[in-house]
Amino acid sequence: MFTCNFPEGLRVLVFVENLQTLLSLEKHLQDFQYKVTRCQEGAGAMHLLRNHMNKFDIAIIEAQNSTVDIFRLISEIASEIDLPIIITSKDDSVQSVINWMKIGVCDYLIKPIRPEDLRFIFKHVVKKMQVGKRVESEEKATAEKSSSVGDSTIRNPNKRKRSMFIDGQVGEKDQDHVRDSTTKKRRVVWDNELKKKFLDAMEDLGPGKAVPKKILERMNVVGMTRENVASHLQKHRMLLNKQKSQNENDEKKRSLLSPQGGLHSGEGSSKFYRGSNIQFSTQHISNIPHQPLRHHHDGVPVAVSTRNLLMTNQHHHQTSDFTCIENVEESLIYTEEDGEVSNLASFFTQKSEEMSLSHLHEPVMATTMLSNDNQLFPNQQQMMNFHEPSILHTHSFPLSLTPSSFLDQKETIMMMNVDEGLQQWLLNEQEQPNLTDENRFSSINPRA
DNA sequence: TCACTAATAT
DNA sequence: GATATTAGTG
Repeated sequence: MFTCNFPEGLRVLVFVENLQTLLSLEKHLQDFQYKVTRCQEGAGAMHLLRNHMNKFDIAIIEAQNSTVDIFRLISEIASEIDLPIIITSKDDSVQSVINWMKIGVCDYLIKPIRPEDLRFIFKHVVKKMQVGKRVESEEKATAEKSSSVGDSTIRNPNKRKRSMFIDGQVGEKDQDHVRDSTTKKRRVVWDNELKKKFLDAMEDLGPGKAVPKKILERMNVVGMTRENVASHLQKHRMLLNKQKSQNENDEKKRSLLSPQGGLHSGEGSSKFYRGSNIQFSTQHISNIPHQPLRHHHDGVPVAVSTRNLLMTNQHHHQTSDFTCIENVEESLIYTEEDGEVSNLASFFTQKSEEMSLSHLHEPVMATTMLSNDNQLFPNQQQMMNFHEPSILHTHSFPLSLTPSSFLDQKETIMMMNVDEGLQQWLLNEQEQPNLTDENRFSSINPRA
């Protein structure tokens, strides 16, 4: 468990607001060969505790600070984190000590802190390990009475004496109950680093061989147990199953549209490639609520999404009422605002390739709309629905472009999340409705 | 008894 | 919801 020259290299997280104090503490800790991570801000410290707990062996945290309520936060996460925490405070009242110990901190140092106070902080780490072991073997670890509280290095500032144990008042029971840190296994936080190691190990081993024990060996992470890996593996499998069933679902729906499988699903969902359209049937865009939309003149509801979507229509057919030019790409970006399709924006470009989509988030979905003469649709109704996303009847839509029908068109619609930047641009754009289409395009083209 | 997994608890 | 723990199985 411990490195050969323990406690050298003890990883200590230190949160102190005052920089000078912080640096001083760091120096003293480093004198003992401890590895210090400084933190000058409460929220940051809490983040590290929550999410990167396994990067530290122990934490020294200032009780009073100007930004966050450390006491409350530690109370909240006490059951989740399993790291010895030492509180530093200038409050030398017994009650304060009791309160902190009750929520499970392992020690309480009264400021000002002397280097000597820091020297043996590793004992909390040792103790935890040993208690953990003991509990594993014999169930009743409660026998240890004095140790749970008694080893707290409380210093009475008046007497300048060390190790005034608080006894009796802080019941051992409380100590052991409130924070079970010494009896529970340290909770592993699967950060990206661990996840990567896990996945790498999985890959190395290959399917069938990737069992907890092997994965654990491959990962080679100190402190990680087979149980930890098994637990994570379970989660990992669940995730895979979820994805799998999702894919199957997609496949089903896709086949509705294109039983021949003429079009395919491209490169999964991680990247957006222009032209590699993922096909979905109408149902796929059914998560676009119909309300509060008015209806298309042919009775087809006009759709809008709760998401911010970008729709790109390609290959407009000339029979469209749309004032579109051959090969012109029409891009429609619309967002929902208080249930109104009020901020629909539209713009045009002569060359679709010029429009960089790289700043957009990865696509949410994409669909291909087929022309009426396509025989894939068993009935006309379905075909009608398929044109659901026609953007009509929205007052922000340029009058010259409405009404129109997409019903005879062959078009491709791609929808993706719109990032904040683009959305902001859109909002601004709408405040300048008199721009010509050309101007609009030049201003939205990120490369222009 | 060990390793694994699914189910259940925290 | 993520991780730990338990219980059942081979």
